[in-house]
Amino acid sequence: MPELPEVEVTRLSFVNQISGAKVLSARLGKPLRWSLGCPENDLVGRTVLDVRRRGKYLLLDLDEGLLLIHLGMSGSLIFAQQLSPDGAHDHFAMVTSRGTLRLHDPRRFGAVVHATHEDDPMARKLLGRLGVEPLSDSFVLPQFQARLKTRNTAIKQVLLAGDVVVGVGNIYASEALFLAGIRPTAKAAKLSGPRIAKLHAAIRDVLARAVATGGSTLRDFSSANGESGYFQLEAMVYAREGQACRVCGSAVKAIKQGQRSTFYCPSCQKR
DNA sequence: CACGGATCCTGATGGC
DNA sequence: TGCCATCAGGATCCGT
Repeated sequence: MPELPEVEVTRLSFVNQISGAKVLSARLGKPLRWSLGCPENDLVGRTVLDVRRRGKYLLLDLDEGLLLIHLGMSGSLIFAQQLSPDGAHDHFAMVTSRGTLRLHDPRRFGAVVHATHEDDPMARKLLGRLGVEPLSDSFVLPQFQARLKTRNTAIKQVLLAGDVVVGVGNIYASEALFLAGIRPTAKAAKLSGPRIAKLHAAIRDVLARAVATGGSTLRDFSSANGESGYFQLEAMVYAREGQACRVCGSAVKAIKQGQRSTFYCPSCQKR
């Protein structure tokens, strides 16, 4: 569900409020993909120093240790002074001196994990293989090109895998490939330099615009303020099967790659 | 190391 | 209305 822009918008929506807050209590509901790894009580008394993002993970820096939060497919975070009682799908809640942070996640593919530091085994397992941050200065063309050269699989799948570049999920993968004019099934290793350059720019462009417009195209996305998602960025191809391409008018096609839906324009993305 | 597929879970939607 | 199948924004694990 949340891709990089949604996670980043969530982070921005509560980082300033929660920074400096002291944890008063914490509770876990049903098990998530990974659940804490320490008693809830160990969080009590900690101070939240900052909230960072790595890929689709949020990192809550505490005065001792940190919390890694992933929203999975269906997760969202709310941070507020006054919250209604926890509902059926609220599986983590942390009351602080500045408000309560709550994870709502029906499918429970999300995770809330405590790590003593960023190098501890669990943190390394979750963060260790992540690729480069697409909106950072370290996302540079030569390395991107070199990494793609080693992959004999479809470029869409490589983007989703997240070990080359992080944060591109199923929606933005289709969108970025459309912007770059690249067929999602093209073998990553066979893409020419100029086409990789276009893709590099397209990834940055689509993600940055989504962050700037407050987080996307997502139907039910809402930031941790509870502000609901707006449709400020129109999808060019995602979920538009059979509809006219916004550029050339051809019918948008849908295919499956690794059991995920992919959308593309057969005319604008010939190879 | 790289690849493809199965897998975790719940809710919404569409066909019959 | 009920029942069943399919699909959904993720990413890890396992066998090859």
